[in-house]
Amino acid sequence: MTHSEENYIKGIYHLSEAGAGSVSTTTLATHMETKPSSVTDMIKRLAGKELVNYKKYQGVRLTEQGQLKALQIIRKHRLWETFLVEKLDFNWDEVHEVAEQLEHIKSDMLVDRLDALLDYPDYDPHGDPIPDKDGAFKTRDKKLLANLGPGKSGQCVGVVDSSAAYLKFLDKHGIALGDSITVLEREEFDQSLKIRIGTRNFSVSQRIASNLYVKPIEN
Amino acid sequence: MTHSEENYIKGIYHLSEAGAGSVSTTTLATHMETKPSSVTDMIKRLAGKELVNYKKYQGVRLTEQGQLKALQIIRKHRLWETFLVEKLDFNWDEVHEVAEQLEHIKSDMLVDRLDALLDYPDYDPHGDPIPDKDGAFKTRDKKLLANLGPGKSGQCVGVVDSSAAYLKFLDKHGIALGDSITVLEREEFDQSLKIRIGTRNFSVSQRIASNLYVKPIEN
DNA sequence: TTTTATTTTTAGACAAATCTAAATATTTAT
DNA sequence: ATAAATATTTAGATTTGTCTAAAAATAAAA
Repeated sequence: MTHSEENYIKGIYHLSEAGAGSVSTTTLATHMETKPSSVTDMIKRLAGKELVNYKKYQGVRLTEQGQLKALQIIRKHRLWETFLVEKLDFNWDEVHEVAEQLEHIKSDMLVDRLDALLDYPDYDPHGDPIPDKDGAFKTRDKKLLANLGPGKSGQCVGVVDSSAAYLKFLDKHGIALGDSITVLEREEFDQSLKIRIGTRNFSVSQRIASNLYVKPIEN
Repeated sequence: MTHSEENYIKGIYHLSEAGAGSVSTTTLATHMETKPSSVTDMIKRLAGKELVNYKKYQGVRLTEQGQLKALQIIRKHRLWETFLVEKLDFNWDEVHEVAEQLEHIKSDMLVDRLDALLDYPDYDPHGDPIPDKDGAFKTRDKKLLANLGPGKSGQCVGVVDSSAAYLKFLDKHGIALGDSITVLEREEFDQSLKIRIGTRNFSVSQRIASNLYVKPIEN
């Protein structure tokens, strides 16, 4: 598999994860920052390799085989991100582009040893699950901070948007994975939330709250 | 720079290091496992980027700029090899192919942090020097074991041939970098050497002895 | 249910990196 | 110094991944 093929497989995986079902040519083209005609070409190549099912005008869907490939690439991406943060002191907003390159390195031994070095992590620095060799990964019950009722608490476990801009914004507000957040009040006017983290009380916009995952805490 | 361009630059560097002066198309083609015509094409591209000096039928030579690029790639290659051995428990005969891939990853931050994680090593697992950011590296006075006179001792510091076959052969004979070797006797008939490592006395072929570097020890 | 708009595919072209085969230059040997 | 051998370059083709522009199919709207 070429880098490009791997990137398409990963793209198809992420898009079918979000909107279930098959992925349209245009959607994939937008995601890959390329033209629909290029996508059609590539889809045909991937279909030839049995990595996707493709019928003209019907969009693409990963085959079992394609899905496993996708998960293996995602596994590498997330292990490398974890490595960069844990071992090389990268900030969580600095890892994405480098991991995009590292995920294409071909060596099973490398991946296995890296996994061991990191002590077999279940989640990456953004809270996303790291699939194992067979593509299996842990899911956890999480909800958007935006959907946490007043008085309820949750532990910050992940982000929807993992852009550097958003992550830096969280840093600036002193919000990190692992933090316990209590919703004090919901402002109906702009959907902003008054929250408490540790001893600090402050307000976060709806935009922030709907991009942060929390694991609800019973209380 | 594409991966291919980087590989050519590195190839030219290694070949001009060995046989000084300019590198011929055929020599480079053999080294790159490709055809002379492909080399000519690539050389023109590199000349266009001011990385090599090229005059038809006269071979190539790296420019100042090209040389620095080569050393930066070699730096990455050797840092990654060191990482694989030191942190991921690879054997020194298992690192080459993976490092060939990793050397193309583009991120100055990654290289700097990796260097720090490894505590700024001067030499890689094969005893080759690791250039710094500016391409500078340590040289040491070393000679071939084959050229060490009877009664003289040396510390094993590097290999000429770093193929897996040779390295495994050294492993099998219990010869490792850092070992102190004393030449007991030179067999004129086949140029083999009787040597002592620790308390073990044994004989090594001329082939082995002329691929092992030692740092002479005064005695 | 036609017409219109949108999506998707095809056809043809291009750049990168390679190849083979042919042409040209250089080197070696006679 | 000329012929023979070797090395190098050019010309033209191929593959991968992309593009634009045009054609075809599907979906939406009147």
